[in-house]
Amino acid sequence: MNVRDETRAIREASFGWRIQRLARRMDERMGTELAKLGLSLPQFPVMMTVLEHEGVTQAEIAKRYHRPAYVISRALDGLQEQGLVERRPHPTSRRAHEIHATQAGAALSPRLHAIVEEVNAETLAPLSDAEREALLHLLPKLLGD
Amino acid sequence: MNVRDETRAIREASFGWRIQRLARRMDERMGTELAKLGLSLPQFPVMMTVLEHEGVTQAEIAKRYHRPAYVISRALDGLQEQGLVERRPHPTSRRAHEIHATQAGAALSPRLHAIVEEVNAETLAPLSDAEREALLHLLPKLLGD
DNA sequence: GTGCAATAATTGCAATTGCAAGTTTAGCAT
DNA sequence: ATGCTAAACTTGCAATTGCAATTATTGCAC
Repeated sequence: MNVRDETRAIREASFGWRIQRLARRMDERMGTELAKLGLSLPQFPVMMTVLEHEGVTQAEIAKRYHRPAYVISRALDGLQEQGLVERRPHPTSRRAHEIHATQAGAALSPRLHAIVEEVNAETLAPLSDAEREALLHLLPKLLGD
Repeated sequence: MNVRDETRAIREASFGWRIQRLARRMDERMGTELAKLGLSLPQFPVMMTVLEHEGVTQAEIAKRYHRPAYVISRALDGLQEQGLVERRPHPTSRRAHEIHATQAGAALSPRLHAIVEEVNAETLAPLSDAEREALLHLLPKLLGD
């Protein structure tokens, strides 16, 4: 490996590490904001999905959220307990549930969006508009979506 | 909020989400590779730090790794049990430990570096050289380091 | 040099998580 | 229509984690 490649290797090596730090930092910020509303970190994406797609099935949430079914199950247990969502019988399948936000759940929507925007803005603050553009363009490419 | 800002808001909303997915994806890849060596995910950065900075103190590892002290404590318990590191008395402070890699631990070094390089290369594969450059430049700026 | 706040590290305990196994229902092949 | 595989969801249990309290030591203020 020549010097140029070696340098690149070292720089790239720290890539994973930085992604982890960034993810954790955002998680912590989100976590403290969500706690004020009585929500946990894993509950949050589930609640968002329900709000954005009224009547989704748990399996659909799991697929969008890229997490195993039991995570959804348990997140919903909590959300239901707090009266934010309900599991209604699915019209065509007796093993599936249609998940709906209750009125209280729907009322949470603006606050949740505000948190997301705030944390994202805060995190992206050190970048210029052009850099932000670039980053937001690169991420989906990395993930393949 | 005008249409342009709204669109931006939606794109930014997915920013945190995409970072989480990327982080988790890399964690999973790392996790399976490390498992083959008998290492856990939290043990890995600790082992790397010890290899790169022979004789560090646990508090120093915690600081570099940005994690609470008890995480280091427990990671070292495991690494020590596997005979990869030792806690030696600190020359000037009786409450601190100097952490050293054993011979077996040092022998692991090339394999660990190989894993890091592989996973990073794999993750960055969808990007062109220029895009990789750009991304590797943006991350430290975001994190402030 | 005495007392006191801070640092280094560990650990008990409760909460969270992940895995794998369980239940019920669907759909499909024959 | 019967049986068999797969899907949707749940749950018991063990492992991991995080918090807060504990021990031991240090350095500093007076």
